[in-house]
Amino acid sequence: MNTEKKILVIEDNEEVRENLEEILELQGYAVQGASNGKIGVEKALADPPDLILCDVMMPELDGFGVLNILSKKATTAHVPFIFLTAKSDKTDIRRGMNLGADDYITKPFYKDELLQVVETRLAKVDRLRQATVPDTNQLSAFINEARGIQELEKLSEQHQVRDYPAKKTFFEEGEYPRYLFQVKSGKVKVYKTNENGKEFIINILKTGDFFGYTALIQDAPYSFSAAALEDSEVSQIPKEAFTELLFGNRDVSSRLIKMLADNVAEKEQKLLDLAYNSVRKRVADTLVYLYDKYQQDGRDQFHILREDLAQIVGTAKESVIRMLSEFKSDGYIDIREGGIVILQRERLKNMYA
Amino acid sequence: MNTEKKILVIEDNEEVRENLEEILELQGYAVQGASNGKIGVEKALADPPDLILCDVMMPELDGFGVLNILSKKATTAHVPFIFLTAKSDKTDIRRGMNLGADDYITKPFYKDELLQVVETRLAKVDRLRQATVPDTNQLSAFINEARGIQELEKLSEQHQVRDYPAKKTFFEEGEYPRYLFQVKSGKVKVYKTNENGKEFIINILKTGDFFGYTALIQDAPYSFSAAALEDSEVSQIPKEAFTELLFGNRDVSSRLIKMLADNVAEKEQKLLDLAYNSVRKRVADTLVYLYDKYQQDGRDQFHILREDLAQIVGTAKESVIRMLSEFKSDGYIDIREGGIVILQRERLKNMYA
DNA sequence: TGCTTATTATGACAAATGTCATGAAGGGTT
DNA sequence: AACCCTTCATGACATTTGTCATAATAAGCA
Repeated sequence: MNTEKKILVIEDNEEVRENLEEILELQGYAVQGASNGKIGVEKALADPPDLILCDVMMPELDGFGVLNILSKKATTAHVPFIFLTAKSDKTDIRRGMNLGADDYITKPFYKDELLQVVETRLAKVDRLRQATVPDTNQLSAFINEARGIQELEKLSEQHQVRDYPAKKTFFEEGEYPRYLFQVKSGKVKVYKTNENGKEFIINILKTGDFFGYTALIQDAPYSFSAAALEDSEVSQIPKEAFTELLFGNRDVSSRLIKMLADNVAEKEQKLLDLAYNSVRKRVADTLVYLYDKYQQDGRDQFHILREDLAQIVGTAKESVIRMLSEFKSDGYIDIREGGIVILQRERLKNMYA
Repeated sequence: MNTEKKILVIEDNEEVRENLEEILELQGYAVQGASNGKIGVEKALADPPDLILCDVMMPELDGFGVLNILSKKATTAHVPFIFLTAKSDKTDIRRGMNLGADDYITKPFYKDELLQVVETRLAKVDRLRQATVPDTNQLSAFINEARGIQELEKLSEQHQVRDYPAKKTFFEEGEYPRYLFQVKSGKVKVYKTNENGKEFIINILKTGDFFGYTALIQDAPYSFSAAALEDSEVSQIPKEAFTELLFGNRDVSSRLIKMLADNVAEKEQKLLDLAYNSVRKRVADTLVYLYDKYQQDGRDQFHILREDLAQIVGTAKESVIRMLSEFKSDGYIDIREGGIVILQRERLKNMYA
């Protein structure tokens, strides 16, 4: 992934330290361990790492002391400093932050939590070090894409499937990507947010769809967010497993190139529609789009918040509601208990103006 | 004590905001208040403060949204961002930190607590400013892609270069692709046409840019057209030569994947802009976009048909013309003999509403 | 169950944008 | 110079869309 970021782990409890090291190494970081604060400081100064993880409670020189020393030295002052503290200890957290730490992790911690925090801070430093970051990432090679999707499916099956209730977010704009996702059931929306807080939904995903791969490829923070539209199951494939497969398997990269090219074409079509079509036509198109998606999941009618609908269309909620009323009285659709029912798909699809 | 550091307080609850302002002012800070996220962003961009205090729970644009926006702007990315959250909300804290906030304050807060946090972050920035680090690595992982583009260049050089006068088309929607193109000089537009004959320009290409590869990859008819915006030289690489290189060379495919992913991200951003930005803002953005393109070809002013400009913006020709007049009388641009001259690029770029 | 909060729906109005019409300015041609 | 013809610019006006307010309904929760 990115040229072997160095992480220094300072923790006196051997078991915990080794656990930390293992998790981080598996993630592809170059990890150095230090069994107490003093050694930690020495190592940090001798060879400044890209990030420091440091326990608070240690004999001799504790975490606060380490932070204090390192933040005064020119070579280490800029290194993100994350401290580990007991869950209960709110005062410790406050104290650490007040000493200028960059973030904290409470023990016991989840692997995901740890990695998220680490990557957030590394990403932040990267970004600040100038917006002109040359691109990294080494995906490549391909030949025949037919089998690619199968390989991806296989990969997906080997990994954890999680339940996400409606409205729960998978990730948000600005976070650093660590997974490739695949929808196993339910619906997911992918959206972007405006400077004025307005949201635009750029994709609705149904069972089988992958998402989050563009950010992985770009090796840059997400430029969009994703959330469950309804209760969904989604599998998480760790970044490394994905890139490795991509690297080693030509079919997969070939498949991906195709997916990306299709994606581009689809977005371009949407741009054209958005630019010149009336709200009426755009609402009609969106209804057909959704209808088809839900049909593929075996559902004839669907419920969707008017707000979400508006954000797919790219207009105000009220405008959408008005159109729905209009379509209803025109007999194109029906709105009942279970949601929206499309009565005349073809009419909607071929709507003029 | 502190030479009038500027602090921006974004908080919708008037009582709380005034309380914050009072405490900070008494301490000798120059405080600015904003009663909601939107105003906060505006003020932050208009006059970047030394630190930002921002409530999480706000109508319209919440604290996370504010952070998200500001951390993307060059002028505010480095400003310490502290968010205010309810004491109970642990998830909010985690979420904020994961988005790259620098610290947090829980409500209700004590005066001392507040000041402590604020001073810690200001001090940290000061320290870091002294220890600016020269970046090392980063170029190593880049090699692959660099070579990829080299290979493509080589390919391009081996093939025919043709002169195309302004307005001449390279290919049209529906035709079957047989070449990969590269612009050697001049400017090319790529556009799509509506059922009503309206055109939307999805890309402007400058010297060095490739085009037509998505259709080659998809192995499907063009879903767009391309034409010379001005007299141009373009090299034509036969389909076979391109695909052969693509399939045989990892660097090339790696480079292509990256290009495609960037392309997707760019289009998604355009969709968001098109959906909610006013014509005024879109015209401003487009002028900056064009200015930058032409500058890279060493030209400070550029001529472009109003019709084409309108088709990039996605609006009516007359609307564009009106905006140009407006910008001219506002002193942002000048329109003279040789075309449009951008006088205040930054103002145009940061145009609000 | 009753209370509170989302969500949907409408009306009234303001603002933005598109359309049509017209004229001025420039460029090239005879 | 007189003549097209294209492009740019502006006014008047219609239409579309967004915004605000408020009511009606549904949904969640104590």
